[in-house]
Amino acid sequence: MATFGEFLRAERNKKGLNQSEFGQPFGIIMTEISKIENGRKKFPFTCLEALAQFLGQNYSELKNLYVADKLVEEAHKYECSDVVFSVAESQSKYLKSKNFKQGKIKF
Amino acid sequence: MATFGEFLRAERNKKGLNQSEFGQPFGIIMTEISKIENGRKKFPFTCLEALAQFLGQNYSELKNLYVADKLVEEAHKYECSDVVFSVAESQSKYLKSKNFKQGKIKF
DNA sequence: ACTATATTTGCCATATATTGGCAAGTGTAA
DNA sequence: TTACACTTGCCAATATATGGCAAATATAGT
Repeated sequence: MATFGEFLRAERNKKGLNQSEFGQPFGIIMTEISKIENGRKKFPFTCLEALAQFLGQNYSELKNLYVADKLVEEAHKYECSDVVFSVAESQSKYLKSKNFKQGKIKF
Repeated sequence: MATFGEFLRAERNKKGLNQSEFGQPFGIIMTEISKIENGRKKFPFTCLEALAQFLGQNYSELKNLYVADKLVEEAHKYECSDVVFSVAESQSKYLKSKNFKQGKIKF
């Protein structure tokens, strides 16, 4: 398990591409790729589906990795212990059951 | 388990206060409390410690509830399944061990 | 129906955070 | 010292979030 940036760098190296080449298919400039790999900026969500295709990976799983990265950042920003993720999971389940009861299907 | 807003409302009701009275000690106006309880705005983080005191609750636990709420919102925004929270926990542990090795104590 | 109280919502100006990109910097190897 | 890959600082443009007023909507008592 690694951060999203580290994951991207590893995938890029697997393909033997430099940052310019790797960014090309998504219209992302080299310096941005650098920042993304180093966790200073986020990979644009609008390009995530294209990324999944480019890497030949499952979109949902890639998205989980992507979003998890954001969650971890948020949790660390507030200096929370890891139990916050369990709490979040409980709250999410609660919300889903609540919305289900109210007939709001989406989620 | 409930959302942070629902939790606040329940605590407020326990105390038998209206939204104006409840917001008073934190300098938060009634309409804001309403929005917070209904999840349209966030309770200001800068007031969270005061809130813990006011409610006679443990600050860290309250913070977990508070941050978990944000995480859930983020996860739902991207329509992620709940496994994203497990993925996040793994990534968090990974990050901590990595930072530990590099001698960055904080977290 | 009328009043009073409590709450919710819409709107908007302000503050805060995030993005994308250029220019300048570091590092490394030929 | 040149070439290449990468990193960082800075800044303008964009997007998000916040706080508060005014208006709308309950809800309950008379």
